[in-house]
Amino acid sequence: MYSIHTFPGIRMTAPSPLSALTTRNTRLFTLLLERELKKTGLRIGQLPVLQALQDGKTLNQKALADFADIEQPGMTTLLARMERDGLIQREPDPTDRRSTLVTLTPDGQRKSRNIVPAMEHLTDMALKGFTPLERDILVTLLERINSSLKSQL
Amino acid sequence: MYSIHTFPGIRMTAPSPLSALTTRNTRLFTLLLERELKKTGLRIGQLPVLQALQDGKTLNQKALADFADIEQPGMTTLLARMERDGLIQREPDPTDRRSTLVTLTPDGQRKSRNIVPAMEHLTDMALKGFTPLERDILVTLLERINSSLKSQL
DNA sequence: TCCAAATACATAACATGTTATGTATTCTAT
DNA sequence: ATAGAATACATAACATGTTATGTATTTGGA
Repeated sequence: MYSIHTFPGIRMTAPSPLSALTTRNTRLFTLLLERELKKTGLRIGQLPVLQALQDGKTLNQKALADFADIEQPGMTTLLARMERDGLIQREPDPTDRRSTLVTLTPDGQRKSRNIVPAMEHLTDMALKGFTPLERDILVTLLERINSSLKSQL
Repeated sequence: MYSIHTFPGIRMTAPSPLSALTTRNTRLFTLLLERELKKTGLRIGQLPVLQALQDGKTLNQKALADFADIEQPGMTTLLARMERDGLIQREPDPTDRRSTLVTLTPDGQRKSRNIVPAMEHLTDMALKGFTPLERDILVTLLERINSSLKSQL
């Protein structure tokens, strides 16, 4: 249940510096991450799929949509693009003819290994000057907000 | 320079609980805000335009794109949809024939007055149980991250 | 003054998501 | 055993953004 998202945007000032700040931070994360990923030929929407299929794992499209926290049609079109670009393979599930099994190609596996270093680099930049205590406090407060908002879904 | 965004998404676990949390919070804010706005017939991408043109203000499309922190072509298509839906009016700038002046229609003005209450409601839900001190700490930490990331753009 | 650069907008192609809907397959309860 | 519900996927129409590019107008420097 954790998911960055490529994301477009809203912009508001008052009365919500809080949502303005979190969304602004997400915007900045996303822009910088996309720039970082561009060097490796990956797109930001592809990350959850690459992560879910690491180490040769196989999932069907529904499981991938659930993992990425997007709707099924969005995952279908994402996977079509990734298959076109040679990052994944799709084959019919022999045990359920409704289902399609997805795996990474060797190229997808190789490229997926660039993701973690890129994310680490970004996190280091974001938390520059933070003490370990400050970092913990921030995570705790964000988790409380996360929990409050999730309960409203 | 503060802006929520409608936003699609990424999803990552390790090594970045921080970016995972902020982006997850943005995702939740966005989903809940869209749900709230749906009652009023507004879309989330329209918010910065409605805010920028409050109180009868007039801006050209470039100024609106800058305010919303999106590229000019994105603003052009957004405004075309908003004009189609009767929220804004566009007229040629008499002093510069390259430029188009944008204002809210009466319907746009009326609907824009629903935004602040919706945002306030969301912020209250997000910060449920927070003391004023906790709220201040959170804002301070987010502003520091914001500043660090912005300096990398 | 006038030409080159800058500016404002539009259009096209695309990525990434959303609903709404349709089709094929599987499951389940009588 | 089978009919109806549930599941997995696909397709269409759309919103919201991005680059790349083109056009028309304005500006500014030799």
